[in-house]
Amino acid sequence: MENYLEYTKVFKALGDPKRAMIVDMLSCGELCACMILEKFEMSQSTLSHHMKLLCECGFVKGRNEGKWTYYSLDAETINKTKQFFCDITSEKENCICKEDGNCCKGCDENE
Amino acid sequence: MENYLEYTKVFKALGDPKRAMIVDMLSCGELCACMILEKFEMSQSTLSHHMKLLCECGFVKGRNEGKWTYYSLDAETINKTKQFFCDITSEKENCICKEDGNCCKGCDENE
DNA sequence: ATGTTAAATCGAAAAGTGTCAATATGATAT
DNA sequence: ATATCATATTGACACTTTTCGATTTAACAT
Repeated sequence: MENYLEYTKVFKALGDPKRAMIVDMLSCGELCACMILEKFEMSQSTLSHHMKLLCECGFVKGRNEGKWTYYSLDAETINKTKQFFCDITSEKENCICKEDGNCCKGCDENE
Repeated sequence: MENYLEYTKVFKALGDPKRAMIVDMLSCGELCACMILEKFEMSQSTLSHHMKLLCECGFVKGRNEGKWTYYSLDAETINKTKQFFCDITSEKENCICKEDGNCCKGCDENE
């Protein structure tokens, strides 16, 4: 599990309310940048910056058509991220809490 | 769905590799702060700061016992976060992409 | 009482982020 | 060719975050 950096990039991207809203907007189909822009009070350059972050982590894909750019969610990255979230939050074998001397109180008591 | 701020706090907390690792460590049981500290090259005050962020968003719970603090994951927040993630990434009714004039190309063509 | 230990808080430095206006790029229309 | 339009990039600014060393707090232990 050395994907920490890969997926924390995704979480960081989702860690901004406006970007989370954009993801929500894209959840039922692709949208043109100008359509997204309409729904926010935000400059065009700021939106472009947010879309760049969402794309760089793989969560969103951009597609050019003429002078427009259409954005949509990337299903594979979504599923992998969900899996990563489950991985780091669910119990597993060989975890640290099962090692000897993992508990400060216990350590003291064994002395 | 006005929980954007609430859950983006969680995502922001998970958006740091070290914090994601801490969550992973806690996934199979509670651990004392000093035990977590042992596993990282990080000052004690830095760890304390990371734990504060993880607790403030509700993802982690702290419990004092004598001079120690034990941390563990909060199952309810985990489940709610998972649900929020699914909500914003899955198709829903009445979404923007189904409105009229949602597509720049179409808008132009209709003129 | 005094010292020790675990953890939190404070203050500061460095790095990163969100935002905008201005400019650049690239496609299309005239 | 030239103008227009959608988007990306740049540069600047304020704000936030990460990190550390130093200090404080609270709980034991002697």
